[in-house]
Amino acid sequence: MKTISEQKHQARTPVQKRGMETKKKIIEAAEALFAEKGYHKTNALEIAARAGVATGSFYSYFNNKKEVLIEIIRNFYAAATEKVINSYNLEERDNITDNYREGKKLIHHMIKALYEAHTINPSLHREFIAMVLLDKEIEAISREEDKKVIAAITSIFNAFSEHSRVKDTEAAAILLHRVSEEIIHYIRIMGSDMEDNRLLAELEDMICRYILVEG
Amino acid sequence: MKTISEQKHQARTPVQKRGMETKKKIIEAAEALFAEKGYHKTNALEIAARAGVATGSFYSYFNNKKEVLIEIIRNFYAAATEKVINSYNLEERDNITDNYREGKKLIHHMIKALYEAHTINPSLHREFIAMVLLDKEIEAISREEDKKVIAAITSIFNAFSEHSRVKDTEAAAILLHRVSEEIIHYIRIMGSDMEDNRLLAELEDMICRYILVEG
Amino acid sequence: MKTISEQKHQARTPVQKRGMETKKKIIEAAEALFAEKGYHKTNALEIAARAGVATGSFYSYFNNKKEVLIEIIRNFYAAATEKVINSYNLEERDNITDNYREGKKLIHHMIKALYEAHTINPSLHREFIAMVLLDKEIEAISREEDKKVIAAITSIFNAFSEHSRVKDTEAAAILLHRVSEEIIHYIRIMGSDMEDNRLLAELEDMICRYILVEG
Amino acid sequence: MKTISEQKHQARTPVQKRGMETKKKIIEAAEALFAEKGYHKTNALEIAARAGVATGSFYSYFNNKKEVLIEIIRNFYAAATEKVINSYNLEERDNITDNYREGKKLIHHMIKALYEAHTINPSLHREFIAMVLLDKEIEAISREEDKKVIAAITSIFNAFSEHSRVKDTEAAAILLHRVSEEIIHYIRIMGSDMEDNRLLAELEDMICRYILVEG
DNA sequence: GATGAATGAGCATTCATTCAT
DNA sequence: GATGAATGAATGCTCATTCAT
Repeated sequence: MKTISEQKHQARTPVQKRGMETKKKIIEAAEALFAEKGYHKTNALEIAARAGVATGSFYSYFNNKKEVLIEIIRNFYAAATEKVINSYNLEERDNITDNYREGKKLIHHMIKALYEAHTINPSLHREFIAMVLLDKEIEAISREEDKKVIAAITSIFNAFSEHSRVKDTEAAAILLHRVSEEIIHYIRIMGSDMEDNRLLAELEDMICRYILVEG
Repeated sequence: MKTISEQKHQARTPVQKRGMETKKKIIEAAEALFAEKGYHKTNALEIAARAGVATGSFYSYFNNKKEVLIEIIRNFYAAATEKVINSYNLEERDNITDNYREGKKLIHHMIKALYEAHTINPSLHREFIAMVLLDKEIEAISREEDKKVIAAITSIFNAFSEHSRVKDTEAAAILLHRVSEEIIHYIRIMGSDMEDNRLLAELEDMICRYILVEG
Repeated sequence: MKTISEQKHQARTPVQKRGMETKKKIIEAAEALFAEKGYHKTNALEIAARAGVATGSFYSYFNNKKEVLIEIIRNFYAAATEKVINSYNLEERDNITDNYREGKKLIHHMIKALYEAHTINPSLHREFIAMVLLDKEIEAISREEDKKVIAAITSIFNAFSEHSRVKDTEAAAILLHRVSEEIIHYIRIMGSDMEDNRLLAELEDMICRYILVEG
Repeated sequence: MKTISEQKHQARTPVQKRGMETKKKIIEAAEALFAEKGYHKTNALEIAARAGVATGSFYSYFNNKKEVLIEIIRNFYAAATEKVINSYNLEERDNITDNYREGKKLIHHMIKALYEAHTINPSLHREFIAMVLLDKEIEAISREEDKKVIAAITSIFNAFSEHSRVKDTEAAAILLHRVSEEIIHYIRIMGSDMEDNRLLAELEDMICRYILVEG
């Protein structure tokens, strides 16, 4: 007996310029509020108000608060992945030689690049990481992006296998990815008391020793 | 007219046996629910119902939902710190010698111990980590415990400085702590597809190379 | 400052061909949706969407949802009245004789005709009957049409008074009208488990006994 | 992955006196409002306000507006069925004789009893009948009660088969039930212009002629 | 005329918390 | 102390209607 019209109200996908702008305003407002007071303490009404649109408009573009978050996170992770992969694809890679100091310099640049890439508002970033832990759908987005980064690292290992100590490149890629992200998150979003450079220096040292063949 | 009575209703601290048991029942119910459906989706009514007590009783022991979480997290982190520190204070420590293989064996045991120590329900653990990111008060608890662990690691470094490559022991301690936790969390709570041992092996290798003086 | 412009926006009455078609499309869409999901669960947006016109266009032709319903119901009842009255004005009427069997045959045809005339979608018909009960304006439409039918029946009684038992022709007309409609609705829209013919046969018998002079 | 706690908040079933009274107040308020402004135009907030309880209390006892309606309708139909069946079980039944006048007297009493039994507020009754047409769940309640009445009528036919013209007692029972209800509803809730007695007299005549063997 | 984005009042529902019993 | 009914502010979401393009 269920008819076709059981259909759930579908969020609008704007095509016109005005619609695009409204959607953008909503996303920006949501982002600001998520950063300021956190996702759970923000509600749709506030987002709409901050965006300067009516509540109804919010629900024209998103079915609920989570959908905005997902859109924001998706964009953020896509951009982050790109940045990170780029940071691994430095031009210097071409100049790689077989000596330890060159490798060290390369790793130094990579870490620096990764560090520089993490420029997002720390509070917002906390929310994202928390939501990855709390929500399966958001976790899936994060995993998808992680896969790309890990694939990139693995391919680097494979390309430079003769210069590297690493045997299990797949495990090593995951290890490196998680370790680098973790330490940079620690610095960037946890606000370590320690000077950033001291931790980065140790990280660099650890990675070099782990990866590079001593020569 | 309101004078002294502005005082916030204060949750009772039970001393009698019955009260202790009621409180314990509430904590266990809350823990189960936080694990099953997450902290944010659990409410006081449900916790009381699951604990088999009246709603009012819940508010006799806790001022709100967060207080239960804090109590649970506090207990969990205290126990975790103890386990972790114990895992670093292995008896073998006394037998340490200056050779690489002994050091490697020691690190292997430490990682194993850390891995074994992480036996909490993964969903609950996710909630905890997320809440550390989302709530300043909970973050403070976590930081406090982390400090203890880091102090323990630092003291190990100091004790064995002659056998270790590490110079900046404080930074190294933080690095080691975060890296180990991160990888073990990755295995334990993210449910990596990879066999646990492959990642653990790489972690061990990385730490050894980082810390130990080659013999 | 508001003066003349207090005037309620007046729905357009289309005269051009395009306008007529748009209005027709809206009415058909509304009818389909009212049948599928009921009047109360259908909204203007959906009607417009199903009709393939813009929301705004809907409000060009109708001031609100109820107006469409009224237009549909008005059309439906006008057509129904016509059908029903025609079913009472059978040619056989002319051949009426004074004997019981002829009268019975005539009543049989009338009931059959009434039954055949009720071909509307049962769900939609339910909505109509419900709305007649729920809305005074719609009730008035229904009453108006009923009056015509009752007048027709009364005039038949008057024409054949010598062959009929009925004294209070006005009351009898109402009785007959309501009884016939009720039973046919029961069959048609309630979906009685019983075979239609059994009920129709009893109805026929009852009406015959009530009206016809035994001969 | 779906846990137990997907459980929908369950409406409370009050056992204590206070709870019973609150529920009763809500039901009475709902009934009054449904009669005054109709089911669809009444909302939960109003019902609570009229009942003199908080919105939350409404939702403690009912999951939504429809549930109150169902409770009211269920009670109403149960009472109505009882009244109607009682009206068919008149004591005079025992005195039934084989002559037409006795039968006529009996039928007269039955119709009178049925008429007297319909004392509900007409507006409310309209709502009920409309909702039977509009909502499957409510329709089911009505059908269930109708079955009982029809069974009672059938059993009367069976008991007095020798005095009755009726062959297909099942169909006749349905016919009689619907016809009587319809005419009495017409009088009671549609507010016929005609004096009630004229229609009732015709109804009585029709039923007598239909059922009774002429003596 | 037609369009469909925008509006915002309105309604359903939840839940932390209190308090009379 | 324990109970659980009652509270009502808060929030999510819908939809009739308007109006700039």
